[in-house]
Amino acid sequence: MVRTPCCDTSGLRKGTWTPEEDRKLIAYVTRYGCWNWRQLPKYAGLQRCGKSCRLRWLNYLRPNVKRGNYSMEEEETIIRLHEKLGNRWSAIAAQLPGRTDNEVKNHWHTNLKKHFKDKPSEAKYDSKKESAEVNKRGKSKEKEETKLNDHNLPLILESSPSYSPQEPASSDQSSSINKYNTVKSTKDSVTDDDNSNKASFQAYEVDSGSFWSEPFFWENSNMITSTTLDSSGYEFAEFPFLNGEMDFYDQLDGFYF
DNA sequence: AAAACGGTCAACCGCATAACC
DNA sequence: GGGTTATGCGGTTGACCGTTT
Repeated sequence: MVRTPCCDTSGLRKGTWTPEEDRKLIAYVTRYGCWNWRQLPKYAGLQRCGKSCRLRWLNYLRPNVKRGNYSMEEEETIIRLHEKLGNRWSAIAAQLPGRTDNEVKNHWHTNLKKHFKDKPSEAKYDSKKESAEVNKRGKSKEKEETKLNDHNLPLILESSPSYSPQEPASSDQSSSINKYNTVKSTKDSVTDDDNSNKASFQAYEVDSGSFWSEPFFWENSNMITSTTLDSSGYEFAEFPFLNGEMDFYDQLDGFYF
């Protein structure tokens, strides 16, 4: 089987995401949903491969992604599930609302694994010690979180009253979304989190015909006030909630980041 | 003060598999 | 049924940052 490369290596950016890229991705996904990750960067004006966009969204930008210190309950859950499931991080993360598989995996490797390494035979987890270390770690992390929370991005949450996505649209389009919404995990971990995500994206299934031809310029948009050209020549929408006079991240208030 | 070291975590890569044609 | 495409997952990497020497 010939597999097409996930990235067209010519001209696509790699590495750390810039605030501007985040802004474009958030703006596009909150507006149109993630109907097709491979096509999305083109329409969102991003020089990234779809895979990279998906990862960035799921692990970092998505609403309700919980960041920062793990509670003891969460850590105990990870440990318990890891004993039971092994390295099935997505299944473990599914039991921890707001946590992503990547984050759980990182947390395991950096914080929890050592308890097993250090004390392979005794009670595998010293929660008091871990708690102390978490607190210690929290000091430095707190600073970073404060910074992140200060970003104040007014992400539009599905649950927020002002969130009224008008979705993409052609029949092709909505079929993609339907596919996303109805696809079943083969790895036995269809979770509340999965379902809530699916449910939230179902809200995008509003019929209309012009999405493919006008991917980012929704005529009846009540959110997009104007469009502008970025340096790469892509046109992208400007959102009222992304006030150009403020730092992008300064507008991120009240959202997990 | 600065170089070396170690920990953390965002992001990439390759593979597996579901979905589609 | 077989080829192709899209998505999801887990392993790994490397940049960044704090700590130690």
